[in-house]
Amino acid sequence: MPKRRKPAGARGISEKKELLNTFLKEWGLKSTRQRDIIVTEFLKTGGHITAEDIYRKISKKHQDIGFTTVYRTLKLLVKSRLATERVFADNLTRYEPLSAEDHHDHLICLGCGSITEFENARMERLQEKIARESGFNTVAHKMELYGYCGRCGSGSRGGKKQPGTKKNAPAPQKNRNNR
Amino acid sequence: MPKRRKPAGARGISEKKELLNTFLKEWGLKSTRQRDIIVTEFLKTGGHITAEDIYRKISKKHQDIGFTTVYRTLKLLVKSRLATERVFADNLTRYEPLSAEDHHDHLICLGCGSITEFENARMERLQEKIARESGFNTVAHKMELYGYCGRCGSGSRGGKKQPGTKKNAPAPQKNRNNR
DNA sequence: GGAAATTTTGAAAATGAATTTCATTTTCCT
DNA sequence: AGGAAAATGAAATTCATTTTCAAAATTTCC
Ligand SMILES: [Mn+2]
Ligand SMILES: [Mn+2]
Ligand SMILES: [Zn+2]
Ligand SMILES: [Zn+2]
Repeated sequence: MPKRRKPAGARGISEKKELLNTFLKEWGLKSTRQRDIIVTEFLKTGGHITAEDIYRKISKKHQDIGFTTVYRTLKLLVKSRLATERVFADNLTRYEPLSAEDHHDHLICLGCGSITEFENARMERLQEKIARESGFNTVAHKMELYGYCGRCGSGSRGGKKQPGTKKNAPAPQKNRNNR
Repeated sequence: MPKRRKPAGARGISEKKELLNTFLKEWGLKSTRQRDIIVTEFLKTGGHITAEDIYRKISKKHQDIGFTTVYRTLKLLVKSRLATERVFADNLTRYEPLSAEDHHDHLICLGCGSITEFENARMERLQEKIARESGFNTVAHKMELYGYCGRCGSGSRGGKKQPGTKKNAPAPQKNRNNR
């Protein structure tokens, strides 16, 4: 049986923490208890998670760690290339662990909010081609597909609103406050 | 010479204003001087423009029209399907006129900020295929290519920062406040 | 035309995520 | 240990967006 090479993104948590420490030293930054706790939790949790999410998780065991530090540590991870920021349609900044060579795009379920990742070389090539034909040199792209996952079905709930008559006005369309 | 059919998105401003009036009547809403001015300016300007932009343009001639009304009128245009909201990487909400059948994606220049549109049937099909293979039913997607346009070149300015020594620390990396 | 009903308007306030400030604490180096 | 630099956390700030509310405008109905 041939040895299967680990996918690029699968390096262990301790290796990533090592990389972070290297980064810190290189920039004259300091290792702290808080950073260690936050980074560990972040890498362990994985996924696409907000600073707030991580903060809440950590708060349970460590009431002394503030949101600001979580926020700053996530930014630090981005600078050190161990995480990326993602902003999907809900306009919240999410973070996900990242390995150097890793690239993928996302499918987002409008029903349950689940996020599925995909990679498609053909699409990447097509993007490059399109850009080239418009005289652009791309350095990044954003590709997100929104819809309903298998479990959530076709999303037929919440059909189009109908206009009302004068005496029977349409329900006031209140915006759910979801920033 | 064969008569060239107008592209779908090219219907005239007055036709669009007609559609809006129909929409207003249908929902028991009212026509106002402000709405007319705002919609006219918006349709005339076109492009990918923020509420603030439109407001500033209009203010010059009509100091009595408030930002709130511009904001609400643009939302109204979205509801009536005469405009769409777009949020690119700078996290500002932009509006663009839209015709029913119209769909396109965007190339955004990181140098000059120019926005180029493109349409690519192959990409649309590929997106559907990818979603299907993950069991998703897509209802929308976001596809943006970021890079440098022909005029702005390869974007070689602002290379990666180098770490500094202890006594010669790296310049404090202040975030430009570009929300 | 004119009153009543309903919607619209604009200023100001509220919202909320993201970011900065600042006084204090911690880490790192010798 | 001692001193310099960085990190921390609470609070304040920022800033686009959205809501509130009292006054004004539009539409409907007589
Ligand atoms: Mn991901
Ligand atoms: Mn466009
Ligand atoms: Zn789902
Ligand atoms: Zn450019």
